[in-house]
Amino acid sequence: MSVTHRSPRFADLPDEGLSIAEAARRSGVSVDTLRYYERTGMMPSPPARTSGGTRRYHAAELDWIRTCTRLRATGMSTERIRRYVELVREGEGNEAQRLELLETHRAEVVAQLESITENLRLIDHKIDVYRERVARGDADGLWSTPR
Amino acid sequence: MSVTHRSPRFADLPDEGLSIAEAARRSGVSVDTLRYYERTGMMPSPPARTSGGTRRYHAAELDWIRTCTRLRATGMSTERIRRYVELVREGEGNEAQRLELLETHRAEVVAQLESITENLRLIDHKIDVYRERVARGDADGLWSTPR
DNA sequence: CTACGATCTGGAGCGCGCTCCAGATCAAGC
DNA sequence: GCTTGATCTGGAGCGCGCTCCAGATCGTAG
Repeated sequence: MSVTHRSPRFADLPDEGLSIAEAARRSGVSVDTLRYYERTGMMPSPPARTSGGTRRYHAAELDWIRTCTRLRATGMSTERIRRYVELVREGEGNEAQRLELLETHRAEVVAQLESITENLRLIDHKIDVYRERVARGDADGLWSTPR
Repeated sequence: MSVTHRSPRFADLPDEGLSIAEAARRSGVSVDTLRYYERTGMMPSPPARTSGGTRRYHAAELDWIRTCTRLRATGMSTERIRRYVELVREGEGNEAQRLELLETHRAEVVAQLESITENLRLIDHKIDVYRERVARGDADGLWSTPR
């Protein structure tokens, strides 16, 4: 049990890492976004560089970028991601703070989901009433130009 | 049955309507936003004006603003709201298009909700693994600074 | 009538999250 | 070595949805 398997998701990575274009393609973001994330402190550690200075992405970076886009997809601000990354950079000992940050975000997302769902429900209701009135041919007044 | 009760939600409105400040307060948006909505064509019909030119909001406007903020809360773009409003302005006969627009939006919101939920689930999973490792005291490597 | 806060208009500014650009350097094939 | 395309950096630009500002006018209490 407990076989060590670090970074299981990027098995087919060449040892020398990926170019920025390839990293972008695989992670579904643009090259510009990768550089933007890096320069605004959203990478726990920046990608390696070749002797010539071009970036090389390895599993650790690709894994983080994937997590990062998931966080962004749930609406976490880049600012908050930066704060998380800072905690990571500080090293071990602040795990509780990291979890708290993530769980705060989680709570906000859940609240947001509920808000959207509720508003959608209210709109749905309005759509239903509207549809019904249209069907009955007396839609005048409701959601049409007033006065 | 079927008692006529148009705009049941704004029973306590003075006949002369509300000032923009009062309308803003009641609908939970800013005065600037009300003017912004109006000037960018997001009101099916603009509020009435006093002889001196100040706006007076009545039930029809307040009702629309409420719906509008709900649409916005679900992420509908101002652009799309403008398209809807245009249809309303065109008058009757395009109800099918209006419904289609709303239902297109609805489908997008549902897809968005699913995406967020899925991403949150993936993040949750990562949190769980992390928490467990922290508890076991071997959190090094996972979500901490690579290399 | 006066004063003073509320509202008006046109237009500029802002914060976010990228996105694009110019000009220089690098990398790979011939 | 030369060419050609990829990548580099610093910085400007953009689209969205407001938000703020200046300078003028309105409206109401005293």
